[in-house]
Amino acid sequence: MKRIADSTVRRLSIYLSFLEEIEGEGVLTTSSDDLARLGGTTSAQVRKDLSFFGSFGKRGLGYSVPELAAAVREILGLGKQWRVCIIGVGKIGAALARYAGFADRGFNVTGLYDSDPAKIDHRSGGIAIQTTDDLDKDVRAGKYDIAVITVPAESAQPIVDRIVKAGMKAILSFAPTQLTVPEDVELRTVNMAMELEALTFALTNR
Amino acid sequence: MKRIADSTVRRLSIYLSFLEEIEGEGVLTTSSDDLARLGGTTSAQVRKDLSFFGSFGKRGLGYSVPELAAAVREILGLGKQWRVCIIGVGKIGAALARYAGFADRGFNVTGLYDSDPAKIDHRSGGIAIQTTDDLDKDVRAGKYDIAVITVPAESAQPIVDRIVKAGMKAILSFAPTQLTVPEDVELRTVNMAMELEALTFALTNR
DNA sequence: ACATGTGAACTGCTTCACAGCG
DNA sequence: CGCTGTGAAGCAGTTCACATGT
Repeated sequence: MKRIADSTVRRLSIYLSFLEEIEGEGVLTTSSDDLARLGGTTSAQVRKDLSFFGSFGKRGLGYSVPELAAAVREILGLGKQWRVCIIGVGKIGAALARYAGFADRGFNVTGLYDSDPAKIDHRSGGIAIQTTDDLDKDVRAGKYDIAVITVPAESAQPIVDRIVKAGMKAILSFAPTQLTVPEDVELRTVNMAMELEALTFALTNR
Repeated sequence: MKRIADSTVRRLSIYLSFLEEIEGEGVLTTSSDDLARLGGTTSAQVRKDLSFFGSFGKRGLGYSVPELAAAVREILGLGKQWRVCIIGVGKIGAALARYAGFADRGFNVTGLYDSDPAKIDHRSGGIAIQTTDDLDKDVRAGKYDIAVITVPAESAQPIVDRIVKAGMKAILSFAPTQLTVPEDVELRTVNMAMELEALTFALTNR
């Protein structure tokens, strides 16, 4: 398959949330213009994004909302359930564990890990917290599709190295540090300092 | 000033965290090659990024770590203290309020707001929680440089409209919804669903 | 000799504009 | 006729390669 730009994937997520919203309202058809207005893009961009994956509309008419929503869900890989573990049950990890919006999209948090012995066997959002000693074994057993890392900056790279070695292929990190993984591992990082700095840069340079 | 790409700003943040790390270790000089290795980019990219803002190195020698760190801090607007308010003191909002890494970079959380009367006057991370009724007045008084939005999806756009009307110019949103602001307002959105979907897309299409 | 700074070449994303089809 | 789907054109960001300064 042709390589798809990251920006295209991000926009597909935006289109999908709009489609699900109007699908809930019972709207039956929509157009690239509607999708563009919301997503802050252009109708040509919407059509180009979709064109990488097929032809989903009817010329002169637009798109069937349920059909397009189903197609985009499929494209994004949301047709199945994904098993997620959260490593590091501090404030952010605990907040994520309890976040319901997760499950709605097929992301099931089925494991929590922490290195602090005081937290082990406690529950967070209905799931028992295990020691990180169990992590390698569980990852090696293929228990998870995605790992979410919410440990302190200095622990992040060692943990990532461990789970990558155990076979983990997709990681979402909230640790405020630059991580490196082999190129067959998919890594995304959410770094709040970076987002705030993008704001202060914009505020300063005007 | 020439328009700077978002990707350049993100990389500057990465360079800075590396520079601060080695500055702490007492390293005195570095090179575009060193900076590239960590940031997962190329030395030409590093030099190009910096060249938009000036000439910071010495040919044949490299860069002075303290000088370059100071320069990048200045470029990113980190030379001053920024006053930040957090709107929505749920799990994520509370976690952010307590996050120390904030203050280290000059971001001072000086206001917390929530619409839930049960939370008002309670404290989180040492700061009293105020009603969102006070928000417009406080924003209009210029109390904050940046607003962080951690309210539920359905409340996000109304809150953003209110603070924008009151004069807020920089917003970081964690609400899982697409927001719209006038173009003189700087908005960044961290959307976890979008990050996870980028992972499942990658896992599915290989 | 070595590493920076930068115009020029290149790559790839976005926008345009129109042919195609309901 | 209206809106999609898509080559072609345009533009922005990245990479190359070398002149420049120490």
